Amino acid sequence: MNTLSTAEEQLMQYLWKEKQAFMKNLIEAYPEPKPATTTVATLLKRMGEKGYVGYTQKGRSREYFPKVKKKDYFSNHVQGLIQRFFNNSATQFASFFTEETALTQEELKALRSLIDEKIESNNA
Amino acid sequence: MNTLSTAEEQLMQYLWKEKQAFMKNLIEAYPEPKPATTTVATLLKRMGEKGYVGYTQKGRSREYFPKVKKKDYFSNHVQGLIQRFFNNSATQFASFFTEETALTQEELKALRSLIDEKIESNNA
DNA sequence: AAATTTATTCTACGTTTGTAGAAGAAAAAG
DNA sequence: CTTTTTCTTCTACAAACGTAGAATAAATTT
Repeated sequence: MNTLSTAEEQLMQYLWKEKQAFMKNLIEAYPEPKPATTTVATLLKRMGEKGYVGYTQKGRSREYFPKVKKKDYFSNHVQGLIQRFFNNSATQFASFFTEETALTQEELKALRSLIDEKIESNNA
Repeated sequence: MNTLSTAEEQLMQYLWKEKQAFMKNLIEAYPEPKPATTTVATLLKRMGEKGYVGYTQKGRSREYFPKVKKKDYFSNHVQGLIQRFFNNSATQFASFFTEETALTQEELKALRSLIDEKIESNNA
């Protein structure tokens, strides 16, 4: 499956948030200056061809919906990043992330709990 | 600063690894089928215009080098990702990452140690 | 010295992306 | 019912990308 371009991904975010939406809703989701309807239509069509968007005909217009889960799409993204930058080592990435991202003490602790849980659940 | 395209980033990875390299070295770095010299030259030129690559004239040819640290480039990438997908919450991202990435028990533990260190060093 | 290889610059060309106008059809408003 | 709004399809077009041939100049090999 092909990748989404920037503009396409942007639109996809709205779709993911709304779950399903009519052209009208999508346009509303954009901040000013809003794109022309035709612009969004073109994007939707291309995204459809790429397999990311589907729709159900509702009367004269369509209700669009995402055909790919945000989670999955995102996972691939990160996965690719890790592959390209860390020779596929998630650990190396995590390490880098912990080092470089400005997490507060609170956040770090929250993250540690999470990891603890994860370790626990694996042991279970 | 403009973003690097896929092909450009690929080339950039070689530059980051080599620290500095002649055309020849870059071509060598590519797996078969290797791109035409002119292709690489074009990429380098574009990357130069975008501010990512510099070079020092060495005799008849050039020694190219990265003008942006891999670390920084990567940070921006992740930062952007977190912004777009997690409404800018690094914690949410970290959580997702821990959940979704298949880290082994070992890796999880290593990561926890890292976080512990980080928490410690912050306290220090 | 002649032939070959190497690096650089220019030019080029098909594809993808970002944007949107023209046209038409259907729905909503007056 | 006429006007206006909405959505879709077609067409378009400039910028960005991926790739590379032609031409040229310098370096290396024979």
